[in-house]
Amino acid sequence: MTAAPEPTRRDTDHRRIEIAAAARALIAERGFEGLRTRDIAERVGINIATLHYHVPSKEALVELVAQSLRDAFKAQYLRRPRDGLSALEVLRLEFADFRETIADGAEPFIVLSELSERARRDPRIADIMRPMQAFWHGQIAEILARGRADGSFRADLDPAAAAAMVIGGMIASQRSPGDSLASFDRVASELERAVKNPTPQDPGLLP
Amino acid sequence: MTAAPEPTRRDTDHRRIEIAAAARALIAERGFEGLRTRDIAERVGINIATLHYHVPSKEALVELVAQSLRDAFKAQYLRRPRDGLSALEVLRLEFADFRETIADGAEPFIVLSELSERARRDPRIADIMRPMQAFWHGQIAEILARGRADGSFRADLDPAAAAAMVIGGMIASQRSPGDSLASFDRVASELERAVKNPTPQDPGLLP
DNA sequence: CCGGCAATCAATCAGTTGATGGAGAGACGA
DNA sequence: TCGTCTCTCCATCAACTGATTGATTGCCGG
Repeated sequence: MTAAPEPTRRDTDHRRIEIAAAARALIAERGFEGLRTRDIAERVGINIATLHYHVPSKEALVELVAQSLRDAFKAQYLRRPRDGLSALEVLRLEFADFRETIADGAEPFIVLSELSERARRDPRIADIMRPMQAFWHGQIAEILARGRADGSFRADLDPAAAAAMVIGGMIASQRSPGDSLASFDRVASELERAVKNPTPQDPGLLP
Repeated sequence: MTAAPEPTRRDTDHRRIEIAAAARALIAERGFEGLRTRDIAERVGINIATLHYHVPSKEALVELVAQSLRDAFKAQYLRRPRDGLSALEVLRLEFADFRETIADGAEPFIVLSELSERARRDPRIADIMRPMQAFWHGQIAEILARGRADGSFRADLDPAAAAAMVIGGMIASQRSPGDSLASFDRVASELERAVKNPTPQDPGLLP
């Protein structure tokens, strides 16, 4: 099938990436309960022993998946510059990021949910997921705090709590069936209205 | 735990309830990937064959768990009368319901998350979960629509989208570590401010 | 040409896991 | 008492599953 020959060269990293990709796809399809090392190997097109050569154990494999997902989200985040934008603009950028991710396919999002569940009882995974979640939450909270300070967002906003609300809302918009993009757009709009200052820039009118 | 000896009587239903409870506990502890029929049987104190006598297959077992969770949430919902309350009061009741559930322990909530993941690829479970999620979402949306109509909530509120925001926020408040009750309270307060009408139409109506 | 290394595979191991068949124990009605 | 029904367990199976072993292939530096 492959016109190109077998690049058996320095592709240790490449193999691990292939393995991680296959594992992510299988997790999205069947969840962790249906994840079999043999299936991953088959999808990559290698022997089970070869899989274990690159990734010593299933435990390590799950860690690899978590890391690959973290890297993917990090890359997505770095794709757009945020300098010199207002709080509202950055919030919208955050929405656009999320929208782009789910528009590309539900896989990253499903794997993220799956890993979040697993992190609950697997300290190793938790160690990888926690910084990622904390970073996301912190980013949103910072945006909200900045918008509150400049008067574009509500004055009684609790940045940390509102960040949970924003992230939770985005995720929840994907929980229900139907057009995921449309339902996300509705929720994103609602979230924007929920944090915006209803009486913008009116100094001296505090309750 | 029953002080009574061996009530080998008509306890088929009782056994199924015991099995469902044990399964739920194990799912909360180890997730679906770690759910073993033998472990369930052992926790109930019966033989594996006996387990299979009451619940023919693992598939049916998962369905049983989903149904038992649905019944639990339904019972929780029916515990508080909602008649004659304002939209805001009912919303607060909804928060109190959720708070009480997580205060009792995280198990129902974890199992709910776990089942939601599973529903994504298991139509049988989806059929059980969908009405439950739809009911919850519908309840919140109805409350929000009512509050919007009477002017206590924002006029530009999108009830369905805001319901996703409310539910997502409540769930997200449990995702982060730490004091789950305290973080829930913060998010619940934020959600309340997010939906409230900042400019009540009739000033001076407050008692 | 040779020893060493990276990568791969066929074959297999040892333990797990969902499921079943048949038998036993107790209760209950006839 | 006997037959029957419900519930239970012992013993066991077949398939799976993560992991290992020992050997093979091809490339590179010396």
